[in-house]
Amino acid sequence: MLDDRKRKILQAIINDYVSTAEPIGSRTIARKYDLGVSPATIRNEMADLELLGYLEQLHTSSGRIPSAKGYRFYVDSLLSRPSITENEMNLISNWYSAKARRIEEVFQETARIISRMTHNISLVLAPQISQSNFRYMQFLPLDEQRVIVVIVTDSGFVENKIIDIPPGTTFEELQRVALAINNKLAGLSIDSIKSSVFREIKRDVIPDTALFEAALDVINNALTIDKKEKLYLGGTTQLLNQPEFRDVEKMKNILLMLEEEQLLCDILHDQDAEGVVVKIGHENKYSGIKDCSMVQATYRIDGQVIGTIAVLGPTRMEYGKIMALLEFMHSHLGELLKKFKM
Amino acid sequence: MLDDRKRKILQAIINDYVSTAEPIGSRTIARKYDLGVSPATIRNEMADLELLGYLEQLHTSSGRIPSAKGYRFYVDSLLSRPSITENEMNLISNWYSAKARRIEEVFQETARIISRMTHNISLVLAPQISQSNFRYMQFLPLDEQRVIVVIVTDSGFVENKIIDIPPGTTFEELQRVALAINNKLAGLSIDSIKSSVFREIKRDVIPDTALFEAALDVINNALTIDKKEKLYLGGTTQLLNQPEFRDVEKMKNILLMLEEEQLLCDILHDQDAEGVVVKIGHENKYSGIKDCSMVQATYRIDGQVIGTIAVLGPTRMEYGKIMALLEFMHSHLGELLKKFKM
DNA sequence: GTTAGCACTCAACTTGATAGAGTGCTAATA
DNA sequence: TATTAGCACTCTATCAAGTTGAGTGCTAAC
Repeated sequence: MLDDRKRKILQAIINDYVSTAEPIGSRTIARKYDLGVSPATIRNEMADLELLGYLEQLHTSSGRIPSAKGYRFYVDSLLSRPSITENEMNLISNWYSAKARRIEEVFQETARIISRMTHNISLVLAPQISQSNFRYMQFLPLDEQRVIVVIVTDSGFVENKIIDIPPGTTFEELQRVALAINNKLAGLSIDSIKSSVFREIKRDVIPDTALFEAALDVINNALTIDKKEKLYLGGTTQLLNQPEFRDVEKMKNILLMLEEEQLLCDILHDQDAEGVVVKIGHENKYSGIKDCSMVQATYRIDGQVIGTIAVLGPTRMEYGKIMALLEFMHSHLGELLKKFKM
Repeated sequence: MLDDRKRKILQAIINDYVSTAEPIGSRTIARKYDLGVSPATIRNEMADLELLGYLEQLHTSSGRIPSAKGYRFYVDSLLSRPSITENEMNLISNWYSAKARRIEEVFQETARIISRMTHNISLVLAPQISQSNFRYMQFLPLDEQRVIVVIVTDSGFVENKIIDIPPGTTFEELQRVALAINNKLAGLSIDSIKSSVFREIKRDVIPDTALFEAALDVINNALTIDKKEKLYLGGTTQLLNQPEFRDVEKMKNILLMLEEEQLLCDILHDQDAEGVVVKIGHENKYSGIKDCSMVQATYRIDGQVIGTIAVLGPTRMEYGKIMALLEFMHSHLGELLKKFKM
């Protein structure tokens, strides 16, 4: 599609622009990159590249900046994806090892590490509890009116909720209910636990209807603890260092968006592809980030998709480095999470 | 100290400046507030007030803005503290009632409500778990190598942690340990649970030293779950609407500070006084917020200090309204938390 | 096909002029 | 003696005009 020289020039422009954030002129390219041709020639090539849509000009006498199409071509065809160095790997491992006791901490650490290494915003979408499997539930006493429901899933998630005891119910009765439920539900995905299963339990195990209706309510309550997945953010302040976000209005838009967890979750979900995916500018469906890029990797435990890690920043970002990092973090996180599984 | 007219003029200037964020001139005051004197007289008074340090001038021909000393005098002597309206009270109650099932949600909601009502950043410092009293602990099985430790405190906090089972220990033995510990520790403040108490338990209850050493380790581990208190933030994006934070550098400073949870905790702790306290500009010890003000209220359960709620914003803030709100939230939150206590 | 040379364009910066808000001072007034 | 009208003065903000410099596109020569 593009001849070798055009590719080299496009690559040079993107490289330079990514690090300087300034439009790149023909002289700059000629000086910095030894292409063996004069600025005039490069100018001609740049004009071609602009005509083809790979470059843009802010005004007639400015240098060029890469267009979304340019970045796309770069990511697809020009990118040298540098792998993580031994050094960086050790660094990452060390950052993790200190805590990583509770599964939530693993996700939070992951977000922090990614933003620290990329100088961009990182998003880590943790597994939906509803996609894990129920292991068991247990009631713990709290006071006369209330008990704590603890639910444990096989991915090591522990969730608790305080609920009111249905009037007239003893703690022993609740425990009987828990036992029955555990027998019936162990190993089922939390998604698949529906009223139908409850009805079955009711028929099989518990004759006292009044108690059971209340218990069912209780369980339903507990199961809705946290069906929506959890999102961990890192490095939101990094944006302020990027020249493209000097404008307070742009800043505000992004920060407001970052407060809308549900929206972010939806954005991260909107991807069927496997592995590391790059969305550049308008390729993002949410218009609020139409001049941002997002690099996103889906992670899995034993092949099952359970979450996503992503980097969000200006389209001018170090795609190669970020993709390599996410690739690495994706598998590293997978390993870490395996430990939390039986 | 200041005669009546000077007080009125100072108050008028602060009122106007708080709402407009523009320097206030003598004509504006004469027009808006019916003081019965001409702008010239007001000018003379303003010059006096400036000499006394209550006002500042950005340049010779600009209007005046309040100085830190001016705000201080305003807060101490001029402020009319409007009380919360019935309407607002209902609004707040409604915002709460929807969730408020888990204690963490109460704090998060509180932060959100405060920022929504004040258009400033809110900080809610939740009780240190170490200042609550231990109610009981329980081990829940997870897999061969690990168990879940659940700790319940009398303020309704539930915390869990996954720990490794000491080699050679059965789950039944762990449960025996838990029973012994619960007998011994119930009602003690988590702070006061030290090795000495463990040693006592060891002597009294558990003969097997190897197991106990391991168990002790386990408990210690679990008790360090979360000694540091938790901080909930609200409305960080509100700052972007304040004209004093149009400058990206200022913005960055604040946002970076807001990411440092420990620092924020320290700042909030640095206050012995009771009730609602206002710190204006340089009165804040941390220099990063030296041109901000902070209104802060300590809340308590049955007289015991357990946390702080605060509002952070530019010195130009609606002190009266914010103080009244915090006063209300302080007692409201106290009530809500009582429900979580036995 | 490549390149030197040159005219041209445009943003960014500088300068100077102007308007407007607000002050301080002085002298007249109540 | 306190207040006020009047006026000169100061400073910022804004706008237009001019200047600089980076970079381009085009053309003609190599």
